Amino acid sequence: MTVTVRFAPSPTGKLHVGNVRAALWNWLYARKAGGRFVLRIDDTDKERSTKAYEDAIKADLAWLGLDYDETVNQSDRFAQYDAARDRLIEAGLLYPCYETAEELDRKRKLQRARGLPPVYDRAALKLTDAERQALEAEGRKPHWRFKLSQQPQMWNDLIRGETTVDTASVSDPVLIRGDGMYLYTLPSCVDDIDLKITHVMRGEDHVTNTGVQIEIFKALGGEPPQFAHHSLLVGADGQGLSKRLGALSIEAMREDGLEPAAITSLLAKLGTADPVAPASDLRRLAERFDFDRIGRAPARFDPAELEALNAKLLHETPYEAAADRLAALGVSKPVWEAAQGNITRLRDIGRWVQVIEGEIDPVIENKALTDKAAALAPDALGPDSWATLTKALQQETGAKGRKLFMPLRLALTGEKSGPEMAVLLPLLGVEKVRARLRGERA
RNA sequence: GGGCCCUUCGUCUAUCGGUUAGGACGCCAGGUUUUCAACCUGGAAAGAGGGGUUCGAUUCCCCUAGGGCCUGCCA
Repeated sequence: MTVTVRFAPSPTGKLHVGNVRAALWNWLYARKAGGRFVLRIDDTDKERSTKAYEDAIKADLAWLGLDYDETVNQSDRFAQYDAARDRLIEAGLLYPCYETAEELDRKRKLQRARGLPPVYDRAALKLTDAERQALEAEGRKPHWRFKLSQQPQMWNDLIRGETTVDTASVSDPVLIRGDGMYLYTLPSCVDDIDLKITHVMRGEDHVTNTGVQIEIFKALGGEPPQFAHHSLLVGADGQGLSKRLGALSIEAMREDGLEPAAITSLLAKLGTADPVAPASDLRRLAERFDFDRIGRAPARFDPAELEALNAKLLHETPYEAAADRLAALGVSKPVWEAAQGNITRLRDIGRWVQVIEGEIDPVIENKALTDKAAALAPDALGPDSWATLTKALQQETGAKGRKLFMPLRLALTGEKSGPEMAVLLPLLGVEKVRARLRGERA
């Protein structure tokens, strides 16, 4: 059977590091197994779902390089959900309830106060036909709950190992709201069956759902897929990520100038036994994907680590690999190779284009020294010119070490740090070199 | 409140009862080069606490502490 996995975001918000890690791992596994990666848009909630978010999610996935073999929208599949609903009602596994949200809330609070688990008491199951008719006559619209077996459900989780959820400690899940809207649970199962999903890999926040959904799969006559629940990411401080997801959106990272490969490199390996390393090729990452190397403890996501990885990735990017983007930024191959080791984000290279090919205001720290250097600068600059110049300058002035080099670097580049001066000097050309050493804008 | 999961260098982790507790990132030092960055090499750095079990526990069990998740007519 072809390995088929899915990523199922609901288009009610932007993609963030958390969902992308799940998307990426699913993608990596599909590619490794030669299987299929399905994008399922969970847009049953017409109120909160928007096309704009759906488009943004697709754009983010494309930017990250996560291509999918098929995409479906749940909003196109209500007929299938209706059919499943009817079958469950037929089987006596889906029953109408008439409590209002407030009533349920009150019940839960009461149970909690008594130290009892806030599990639905199945009062609606005891309703007689007459009582139901009376409630409907009042204008109440039922919501529908799935009747759980109240038995332990077990599965061999590909990440967590043997896992059990006792559905006796879970409320019968509401599958259909009072307004007729399908909640996540049933459509997800119906789609997993119809799309022949073989592996469901998702965050451990779904562990309880899995116990419930296994029962629904069976009730619908489907074979439950294999499950793998990974731990969730936490912030650099070890606290839950959920509060600051805005800043951790993929869109924000793109706007911040981070490389998609830096994001995928980090997310693919964070929380696994493999070292985090720059990986420009997702396929190579896929070859190494392995459930056995995924840890069970929550992993910390640190933006500083992502930034460092972004820099490292850029440092080893050959000009050809980014030729189009670099050309658009007006970066020539010699400039890239001279300065790529000194940038954190791609756009940082702009400063070096300016330094090498444009005009800057020199920073004069030791005028006597730089004036002398201007006089000593040879007419033709080659690879050895820097060594020749600095040696001559040392002999004339006695300056050495930092006192010798830093004034020259500041005058020639306007920066305290940067590429090797021996490389930079010939790229600058003799006119710029002499002018800047004299303190003139050039 | 209840349930499930987790806890090894600063961080991500390896170790399937006996190891000098290994690797990667970061950090520090040296080198490249009489400057900074980049790069190369090296170094420091860890079993949450307390009880057991055992000849022997990082490893198995229990308790405590800390963290994550669930406990929705959200997904």
